[in-house]
Amino acid sequence: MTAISSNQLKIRVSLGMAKTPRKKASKKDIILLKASAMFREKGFPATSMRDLAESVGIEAASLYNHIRSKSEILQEIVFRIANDCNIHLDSLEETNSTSIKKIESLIRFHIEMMLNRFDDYCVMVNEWIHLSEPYLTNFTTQRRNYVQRMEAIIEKGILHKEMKPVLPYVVMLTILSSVRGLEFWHRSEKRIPSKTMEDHMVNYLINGLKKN
Amino acid sequence: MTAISSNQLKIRVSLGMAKTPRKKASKKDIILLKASAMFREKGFPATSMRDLAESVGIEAASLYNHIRSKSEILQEIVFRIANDCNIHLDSLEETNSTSIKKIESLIRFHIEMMLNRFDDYCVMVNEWIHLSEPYLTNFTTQRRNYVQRMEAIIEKGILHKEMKPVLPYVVMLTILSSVRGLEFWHRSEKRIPSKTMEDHMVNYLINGLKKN
DNA sequence: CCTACCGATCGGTAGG
DNA sequence: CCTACCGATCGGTAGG
Repeated sequence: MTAISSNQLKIRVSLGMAKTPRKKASKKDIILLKASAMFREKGFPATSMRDLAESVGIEAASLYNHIRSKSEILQEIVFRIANDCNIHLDSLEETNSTSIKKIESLIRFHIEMMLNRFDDYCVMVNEWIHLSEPYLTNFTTQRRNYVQRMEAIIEKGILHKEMKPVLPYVVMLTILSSVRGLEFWHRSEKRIPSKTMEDHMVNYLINGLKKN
Repeated sequence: MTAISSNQLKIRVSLGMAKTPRKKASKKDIILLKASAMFREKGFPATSMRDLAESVGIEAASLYNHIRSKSEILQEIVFRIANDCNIHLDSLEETNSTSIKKIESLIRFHIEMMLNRFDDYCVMVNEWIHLSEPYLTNFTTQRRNYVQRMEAIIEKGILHKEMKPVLPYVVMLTILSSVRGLEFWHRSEKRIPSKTMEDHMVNYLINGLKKN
């Protein structure tokens, strides 16, 4: 591959959605990218700064010219993607559409976040426990807010008789857990195409809600 | 909800307890119990033997009179509960019942394992990655076998027109992931009773499968 | 089950 | 971005 295309790829992968597409990946971006992959694979506590440095191609001490601490890396990974989820939910809430279509759209969004930004998404859902204060409290507060907004959409769908009366909390939990479970599929040999996975999972989760 | 689930329940209860109920908890049992709780809460790599020793009430060095290594503790926790799941599936496969009832029964079994043996179940699903060889390979092989047997039951239900044609792999993944997601509920303030959680989750997951 | 201690490795800093 | 190095902590052992 050419130098140009690999640059573009780095940006797209590291930022997920390139806010500033012209700027190429900085060393810090590379560190975050490698860290995300290693944190997902081995977990945050089991990843040493020396492991990370080796995968970046520099000495461990040199990492500290780009980041302040190991914790800071985790914070940046987690809050960057959490923020993108929040922003998406903001815009979803503003759309005019039935509750069931909103939920389907939300399921698809999460599946695609999981698949397109696999390492970051996995780190967010698996490693947030290792955040230090005040980031830990900040994250759990954000998450509580997020799931309550999801539940509100489901609640409305039940009130409007669009959906079966399953506890909104259970529906939210089942949806988010199922998306998280795609990690298992992503790790194993993927005999099933991602679009097929997405459609079948959406079908299954929406079938359980639909009235007929 | 159905009569068959209470049959399977009996199996689970006897497995959840010690094989020799008269023998009281040994020091090793206490160590495994405390380790399971700490591994779930902080993860295996972030739990030190000194942390564990303190929670048991002895010095770190004394742990080694009862266990051989930190890894061995993880192995015992993981394989003990994995084995109970395998045994349950053996007996479930032998029952005469529709596929959909088998799946409902399996969902209930997993939910109850998760809730009744919370720490062990969470350690199995979250910390198995930290097993060392050959235990790691052993575990992934067992798990591959287990999920294939689950998929076979679902496959049969689809062939017999009991269930909608959702990919068995996706159904299996969604079910197991949803059960795992109950960790989130268990950790937070449980405003919803566990029986209600179970029934609603079973309803949601079975509704998505049922033909009508 | 304890005290005392081992070598290895951790996250991180100093100084260039 | 490197070499050199810090104090702290890790899993585990020796010996009683």
